[in-house]
Amino acid sequence: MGTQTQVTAKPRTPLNRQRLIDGAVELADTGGIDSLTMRKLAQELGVKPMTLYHHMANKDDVLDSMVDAVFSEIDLPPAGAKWKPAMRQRAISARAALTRHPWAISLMESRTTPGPATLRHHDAVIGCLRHAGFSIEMAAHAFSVLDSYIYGFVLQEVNLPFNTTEETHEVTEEILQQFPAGDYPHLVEMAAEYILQPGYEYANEFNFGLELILEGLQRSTQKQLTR
Amino acid sequence: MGTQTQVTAKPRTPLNRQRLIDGAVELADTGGIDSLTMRKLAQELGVKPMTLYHHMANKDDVLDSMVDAVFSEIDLPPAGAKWKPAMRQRAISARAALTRHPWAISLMESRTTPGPATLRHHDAVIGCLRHAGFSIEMAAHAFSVLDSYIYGFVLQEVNLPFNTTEETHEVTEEILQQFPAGDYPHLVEMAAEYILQPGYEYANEFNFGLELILEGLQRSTQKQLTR
DNA sequence: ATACCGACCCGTACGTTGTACGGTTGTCAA
DNA sequence: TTGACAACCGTACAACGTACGGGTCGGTAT
Repeated sequence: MGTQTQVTAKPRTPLNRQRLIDGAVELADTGGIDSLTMRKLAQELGVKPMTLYHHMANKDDVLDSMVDAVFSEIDLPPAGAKWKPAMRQRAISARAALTRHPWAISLMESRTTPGPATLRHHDAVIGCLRHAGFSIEMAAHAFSVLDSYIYGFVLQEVNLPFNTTEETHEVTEEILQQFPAGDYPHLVEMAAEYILQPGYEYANEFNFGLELILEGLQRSTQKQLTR
Repeated sequence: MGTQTQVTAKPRTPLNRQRLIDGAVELADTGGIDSLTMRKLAQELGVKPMTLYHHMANKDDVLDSMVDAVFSEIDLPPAGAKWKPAMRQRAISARAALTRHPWAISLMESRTTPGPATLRHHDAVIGCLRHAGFSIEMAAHAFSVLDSYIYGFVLQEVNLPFNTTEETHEVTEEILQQFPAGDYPHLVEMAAEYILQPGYEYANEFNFGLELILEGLQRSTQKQLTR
C-alpha cells in the first residue's frame, strides 16, 4: 500500500479521441449516418454535447476520423507477396470493410483530407506494385482502376434497395408496376431470368470484375516488359 | 385581334416541377449540394419556401428528381451500334455528366428509387449488349463492371482536393509535411515523379481503365462464343 | 354579373441540428 | 494552501425541413 499507482481506474473514465470515434462509428453502423448527431453521440458516451468539442474540432473532424478508422480495417498487402494475390486480397478486404460500414463510401465523397491510415494503405499498395516491377506510371494506372472499381461496386451494392431474395421480388415488382408494361423490356428480361432467380446475389458480381481487371493488368505489364 | 390566345404569357409564370428541378440543379452546381436548402431554392425561384411543397412532396423528392435529371443528360447507346464503341461512348458521356454535376454521385448513394430516365438508360445499355450477342448473365456482368468503374472513378475524381497543377503542388506538400519524412516513401515517389509532373491530370487515367475493361469483356465473350 | 372552385401561393410556428461563449468542477504540482 | 490546467457543462442562437391553416387569383357554370 506504499504506492498509489495501483489506483489507476477513475470512476469516470475520461473521454478521449479514440472512444469518441469508436462511438461515432458504432452509432453510424446501427442507425445510419443521418442518425449520427453530436447530441446523440454525446448521450451514447454519457456526456453532454459540448464536451465533444474538447476532443474534436467540429463534426467534420469526427467524420474525417471515421473514414480513416475504416481504412485502418483494410488488410494491407503483405510485404513480399506476389502482386496479383496481394491485390486480390486487398480488394476483397476493402469491399468487406466498406460494406461493413455502409456510410463510409458516402463520407469519402465529402472528405478531402486523408488520415494516416488512409495514406499508409495507399503507400503499401503502391509499394507492392512497384516491388513487383510495375513502372510508376503503370502502378498509378493499376491503383486507379482497382480503387475505382472497388469504390464503385460498393457504392452500387450498399445502394440496392433490397438485401434478401424476398425484398428483391417486392422492390422489382413495385418499380416495374409504376410504368407502362413493355417500357423497359430488357430490364424486365434481366430481372425475370437472372436477378429474380433463386440464389442470386449482387455481391457475387464482384469477383467477375475483379478478375477481369487483374488479368488485364497482368497483360499490360507483360506487354511492357517484353517491349 | 379576334382571339385572346396570343396573350399566353402571364406576368407571374407559374412554378412547375421542371423549373423547380432545374433551379435545384443550378443551385447545387454553383454552390455545392450543401448549399441547396429549400429556403434558398425558393428564393432563387422568386417564391416563398412553402410554395415548393405544392410541387414536390419533400426534399427527398427533389433530390431523387435531380439524380434522374443527371441521368437524362447521359447519351444513350445508339440503336444498332456495335457494343464496344457504344459502351465506350456511354462511359465517357456518363463520366462527363457526373463530373459536370459533382453532387450527383453523392446523391446516388442515398437515393434508392430510380426515376424514368435512369431506368431508360439502364434498359438501353442492357439492350445494346443483348443485341450484340451477350448472354443475360454476361450482360449483367458487363453492366456491373462498367458502372462500378465509372461511378468509382468519378467518386475519386470529384474528391480530389486539387484541380490545377498549382493546387496539386500545394496540397501534396501540405499533406506530406504533416508527417515524418520517409513515412510514405512510395507515395512520395509517385507524387514527385508522376503526379507533380507538368501535364498530369487525373482525368487522363479514365481511359486506361476503360479500355482495359472493354478488352476484358471482349475476351470474355469470345471465350463464351467459341466454347 | 354572380357564385364558386381548384390551382397556386404564403405567414407563422415547431422541433432538430451544429456550435459559440462563458462558466464550473476535479486533479495535481509547488 | 494555492494556483494552473484539463475536463466538462448550461445556455443560447442561427439555420434547417416542414406541418398547418389560411389567402388570392383566373376561369367556368349559372
